[in-house]
Formats: sequence, structure tokens, C-alpha cells
Amino acid sequence: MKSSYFPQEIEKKWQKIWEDEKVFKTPDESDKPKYYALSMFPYPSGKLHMGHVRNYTITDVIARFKKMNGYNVLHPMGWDSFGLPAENAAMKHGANPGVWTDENIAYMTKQLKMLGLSYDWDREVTTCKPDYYKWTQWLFLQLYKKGLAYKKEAAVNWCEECGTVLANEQVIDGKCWRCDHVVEKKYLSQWFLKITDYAEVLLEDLDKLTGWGDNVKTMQANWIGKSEGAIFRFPVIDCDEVKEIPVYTTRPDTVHGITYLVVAPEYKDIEKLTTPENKEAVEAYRANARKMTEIERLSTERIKTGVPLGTHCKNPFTGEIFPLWTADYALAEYGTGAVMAVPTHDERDFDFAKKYNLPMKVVIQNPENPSDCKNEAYVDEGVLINSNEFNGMKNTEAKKAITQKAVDGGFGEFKTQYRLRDWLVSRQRYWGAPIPVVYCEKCGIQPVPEDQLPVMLPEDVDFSVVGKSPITTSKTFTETTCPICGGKARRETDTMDTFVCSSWYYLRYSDAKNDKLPFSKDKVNHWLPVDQYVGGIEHAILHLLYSRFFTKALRDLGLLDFDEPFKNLLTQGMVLKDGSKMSKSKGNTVDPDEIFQNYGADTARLFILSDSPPARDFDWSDAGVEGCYKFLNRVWRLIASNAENISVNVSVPASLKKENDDLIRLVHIAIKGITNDISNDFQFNTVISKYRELVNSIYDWLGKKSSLDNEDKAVLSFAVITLLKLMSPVAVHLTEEAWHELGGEGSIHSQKWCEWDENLAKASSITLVVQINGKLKDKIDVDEALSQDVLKEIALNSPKIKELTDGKTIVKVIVVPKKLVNIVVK
RNA sequence: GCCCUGAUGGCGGAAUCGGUAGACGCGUCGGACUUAAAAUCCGGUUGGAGUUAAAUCCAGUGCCAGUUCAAGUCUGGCUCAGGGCACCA
Repeated sequence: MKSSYFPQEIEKKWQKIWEDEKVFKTPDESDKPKYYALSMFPYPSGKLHMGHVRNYTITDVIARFKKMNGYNVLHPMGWDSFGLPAENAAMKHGANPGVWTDENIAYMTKQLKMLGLSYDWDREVTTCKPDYYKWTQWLFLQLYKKGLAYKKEAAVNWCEECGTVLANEQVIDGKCWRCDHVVEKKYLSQWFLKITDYAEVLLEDLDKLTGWGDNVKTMQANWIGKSEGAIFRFPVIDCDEVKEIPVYTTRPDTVHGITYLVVAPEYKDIEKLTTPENKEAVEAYRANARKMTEIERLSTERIKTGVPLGTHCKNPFTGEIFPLWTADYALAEYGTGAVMAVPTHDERDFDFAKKYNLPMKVVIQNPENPSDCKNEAYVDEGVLINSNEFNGMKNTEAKKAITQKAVDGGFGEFKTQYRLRDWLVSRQRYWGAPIPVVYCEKCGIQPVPEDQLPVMLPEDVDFSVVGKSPITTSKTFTETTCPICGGKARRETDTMDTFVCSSWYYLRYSDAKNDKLPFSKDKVNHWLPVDQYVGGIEHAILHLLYSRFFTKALRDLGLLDFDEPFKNLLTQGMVLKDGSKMSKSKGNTVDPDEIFQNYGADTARLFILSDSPPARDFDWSDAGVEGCYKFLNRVWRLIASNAENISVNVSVPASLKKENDDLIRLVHIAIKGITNDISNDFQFNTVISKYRELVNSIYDWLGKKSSLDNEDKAVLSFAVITLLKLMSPVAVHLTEEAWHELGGEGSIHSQKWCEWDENLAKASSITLVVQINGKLKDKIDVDEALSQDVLKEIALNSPKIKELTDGKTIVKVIVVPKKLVNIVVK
């Protein structure tokens, strides 16, 4: 064994051997229980960044740990390879996006292999390849047939910079998630997936996800945004065309306090509800609302504005007549697009009524400040007043009673409302899976027959066009025939949102080469759900919600038999440098290639796991890398300079010298601690500190020996071999090299994980802590078998304790066996 | 405004059930080896008081209360930071 550690040399060597011998291939058939470990697959942007390194290292260590613990582990990798950057690069260089993408995949694959990740590359999936997107299209058609994919004209989010529409989930603070450009509203006919059909079950099943963090679950719950309330229909008294206006409210208890009603400027019947005298003002107001960006419109800071329509409604509960207004604080897309206004018990209505001097009527009594809603709305609980037969009722009860009255009277019903909207999946871009439908003048929208899939992306496109999707420039693509009548037809030129492709890739890994189906039911049911999913928190809503929806929809289509895709989710923290996120614009990025070259992959892996628990942000420091490199050198030296005294196949005698027994105990403590730390939330940072403790202990032990007898050699061998196995999931190359140098057979990564003996996984004696009034006063080494009474005597007789308790009254003595004695004195 | 997460030395962080606060590392200080440096090894490192040095004592886990023999850990009330949602009726 070489006396110095040359990571670059040994890493290359073992990566080749592992690949040649297919050490990490996962058989479908096995006697072992299955375990599916998955990292969120990357977009092939060009190079790995440290966030990738962290993500994949975490999952890799989990996969290796489970493999050594007797599981048949599925640990695949693939590429989320459709999307705008490839298309933009193509436009810039005039090349096909596929070429750019392939080059990036090739480079990043090389990097992943340099990191020593244990992937089964035979299962690789690439979403932009026809053998994958064929099945994305096929799944789209299944959803279409079930009525879960549909086309409609709607106000949609448009990003001018990207030249395409966006899903609601892709609009962050009114801006495009990718380019930060301000998003506009446009009326367009677009394809949607009916995720709203699953709103309730997506929300309910969050409770089943015990292996997910609360943060992600609450974010999803907030996004789904369930609220319970009522629909009330208000008769319009002075309009011939519109008989009634339905409103949604969560406060049916305040219905007797309505003093006006607001409809959104985009409300469908607004023109009919406007009297001729008000027409000009209403038109002007609506025109202005259209001009505003989403950000301006939704700002809560803005002073509320509105104009009256001139028409009136009647309150079926009171008979009172109140005016109709339009105001942009009412949203067309939520509820019915109309709001009943109760200024006394809603802050927004209050502000509006104040500004326009609209009347107010208190109907819920504030128990602390009766009848006063002069300065602000009272929105909390109370008792009803001015509400006819409901007076005196608690408002929480009145909600139900009042809605029931509306139901009985035929002018309302109970209603559950969700914030979640259907998922807009069409994109006006080239580099995506083509939506497999055609438009026939005679037969209308027709799905492409399944035996004609995939609808291939055309090659004869002009990427230099501006203002429209490059795909529209291909004549061979757009001009087609109708599958029903054979007549002239036009092909859909929109492609699918890349999030559609990534909503099912984890299913494809179970059966990646299937050319008859996206996956066989048997295989997908065997491997799924994913036992451990690891990725960034930025997908808390987007990818994770879409994937849950897909799984449920595919289950209802009979394609699989489970209802949640990811059993356990680990959202790793960001990789920071100098306290802020690594980014090119800040110039604080660290290139993984450089770390591999200077220190080797094992150092990179060790460091990225060492300083913070996986869920927390991780601050990259050059000194920290250096420290990990030094540690690996220290481990190498330990083995290299004692190699002749260490052998793989040595058994430790039952009876040992004291110092040897102590070391054996420390090894068992390490096995137990490390195994538990990995099992509990993957606390790799403490795992690594335990590696260091064990190495320090072995060095200390060696330092006390001038020569080694056979017992010593056996003990040293046990300690070092155990250390190697414990470190093998992290320092994958170093441990493999050392394992073989010491005579190990096969790969260390195929060895069984170490077991500990509970009797040995503790020190031979224990330290008894003696407290007086809960404060530490003395420590005494004692035998662990001693009874409580004896421990009490020992504590009370300690010279130090005697001195401190002298002249004081001992009120009470608390003895915690094997641990502590607390003496309470006055 | 609502929701989630968090707050422990100079720094990252550790601490099964409430039971020795600060494991391990980084940084730093001192020492050994060396002509010298690097590398390596050994030791100190929460603050304050104390001492030639030690012993020792006091305070201490964001703040204020509480429960308990005992609180970083449990309860109540705050403060601050990060993240999510937000004119959603």
C-alpha cells in the first residue's frame, strides 16, 4: 500500500472497475426487500453545481447504506432535458437544442461518474428522447380520454420574455419563475390538466405523508387553499337580462349586514348589469383594470377603488335593497367573481365603504366593545344582533343555521371552495413534448391515434423566428391529415410544460426500457412508492404537487395501484458561500471539477455532508474542504503505516487486556451511534464526527503501544476494518482501495453493514454525576451494577460532598440509576 | 395579516426519556519536530472572578414568567431571523 494518499489515481481506477463489473446494477428479481432511493433529476444545464453534489451525495449514501443493510436498492438517474435554456441556446447559435442538450448530458454524466455515485445507468431516462416523450404523449392521451385534459379559452399568465404562457405555480410574486420578467394576463385558448378534480384528495392525503416535513405539507395545503362557506343567490331587481347574482362567502353569519355587492371588473354579466347612465364610468374603470399588471392589481397596499353599476339587488334574508358596484378587489377567477360586502365585519369592505361613504350595519357584537365598528371592522367571534330570528346566536353556529335557511328557501347552498386552479400545460415553444392532437375543420379536435406515437419534433424548423414558436415554421409538422376523415388537418403546435415530463419519470425508472407501455403495472407496483426522495425545497409546490396529482390520476386510470409517489421526502438546504446562495451573478460559485481535481471526490463527498444536517443550509468554506482532505489523509496514514498488522479475516478473542477491551467498546459505540444517526433523519454531520472520534481513539490506542502482540493485532484489525465499512458509503474510493490492500474479497460496497453488541456498546465503568440542588458538584467513577442505595451512599460519602453539605439539612436525595445523584439541601 | 421553520462559543454545529451544555470540526493561541518552511504530532480555547500556576467560585443555550429535586429540552407570553401564502370574500 502506498504511504501517501493519491485520490485522483485510486478514484479513476475504481470508477472503471465498478462500471466494468456493473457493481451497482439493480436486478428486478431478488429475495431481498426493495428500497427505492431517488434524487430529483437535473436539468442538463451544462455543469454540475454544488447543490447537485449535495443532493446526489446524500441520496447515494442512503442507497449504499440500505444496500449494505440487505436491501435490493433501486438508485437511478436521468435528465429533465426539455425546456427553454436549450431552445435559447439553439436560437443564439442556430443549432438544434438537442445537440446542445446531448453535449451537456455527456459532460454532466462524466461528472456524476467522477463523484462515484452508485447509479444503475441501465435505467437512465432522458425526457427529450422519443422513447420517453412517446409515453408522455401517451399518458396525455389517457388523461384526455378521461376528461382530465381539456382545452379552454381563459385569462392566462403570459411571459413576454419567454414568449409563452405559464402555470399559476410558475408565477412567483407576479413574475416568471425562470426569467423574473413581469407576467401579463392574456386571453388565449390553452390546454389544461384538471388537477382541481383532485384538490380534496391532494389535501386530505397530506396526512398520510408522515415522512414529509411540515413545511412542505403546509405549503401544499396553503396552495390548495380549501375554505368552507356558502353560495347565496341575490335577486337583481332592476335588470331584465340578469335575474340573480350568486356570491361565495365564508361568512354567511354576517349576511344581515350586507350594504352593497361587488363584482369583478371582468365579471361575465357586468355589461348587462350596467345602466346607461353608468356605462361610461364603468367602461373606463374596466379599461384601467385591464391595463394594470398583476402586481399592481394585487397589491394590498393600494387604496381600493370602484364604481357603481346603477343596478340593485335584494337581500333575501332581510328584504333590504342594496346597490351593485364593480371594484378590482373582487377577483374574477375565485368563487363566483362576486362578493357580498359587509363593511362592519370585513376589513376590505370596511376600507371601501369608508372611501365611498357606503352604509354600515353591525350584526356581530364585539364582546369587549359592543356595537362599535366605527374605526375598524370586527372580524372575530361574537353574538349576532340585528339579524332577526338569529339574534343572540353565536356566530360560529349561525353560519350553519343561516346557510340552512338559504338552502330551505332555495336561494343558497353549502359550498367548499379551493384556491387551486387547473394546471395550464401548453407552451408556445419548440423544445418540449408535442401535444398529440390535430385540428380538423370537419371533425374538430382529434387525438393522435396511439399507434402513431410519438409525434416527433420536426427538424425543419427556423430557430431565428421572433414572436412565435419555432415549431410553427415547420410545414411537414403543421400540415397533416385527420385520423377520422382523412381530410386536411392542422397539427397542434404547442408543446407540453416540462413539469408534465417530470411528473412521471420516477415511474419510468422501474421499467425504463419498456417499449409497449410507459411501465408495466407489476414493476411499477413492485418498486414504487419511492422510499426516500431527496431534492430542493423549491419544488415544494410545483413538481411535488404535480407528481402527486399524476400518481392519483394514473391510479384512477388503472395503470398503478398506489396513491402517493414519495413515501419519505428530504428537502435539502441550499449550498451557500459567505452566507449567500452560490450564483454566477454573485461570483461566489465553487466548481465541483476543481474540487475533484485538487482533493478528489471522496473529500468533496465527505465535506458536503460534514458541517450541517442535510435539511439545513450549508456554508461552503475552503478551510472546511481542506480539513476533510486532511482527515482522509489521516485515515490513509493510519492504515498504510499499520497495513502489515491488519488483516480482514481476524477474530477478536473473548477475553482482552483492559486497554484492548476499551477500544473494542469504542468501536461498538461507533457502530451503534453511526447506524442510529443514519437511520434517524440521515444526520450525516454527526456520523462524520463519529468517524473522527473513532480514528482519534485508534490513534490514541496506538500511541500507547510500543509493539503489537497477536491480541493487539486482532483488535487493531477489527477496529480498522469496521472503520472502513462504516466510512464506505461516504469515502467510497478510499475505503474500497484500502479494503483490497488489506486482503478484502469483492467490493467493500457489497459487504454487510456492521452489527454491534449492546453489552459492548458502552464504557466498562460509568461516571456518576453528583449534584447539589441540581448543580454539578462531583463526578465519581462507579461500577454500573450498583444499586440505588449504594449509589446514594457513595455520593453522600464523597469527601467533597461531605464538605459542601456540612451543617446543612438534607431534604431529599434523588437517585437516577447508572447516571446521577441529586442531593437537595436547605 | 396568516402559516411554517429556526435562534446554543469567534464560526459550522453536538447534546435518545427533562439528568455532566458546548461532542466533532473550522479558526486561533502555545508547544514538539525542522537550518527554515510545509506536512505531521501534542496541548489550550464560553465569559467573568481567582491564583506564580493550580484548585476553586459565579454567570451562561434570543427575552420574560412558570412547572420540576433538576429545563437548551416541557408550558404560557413575547422578540428577532429565514421561508411560504396573501384584496381568495
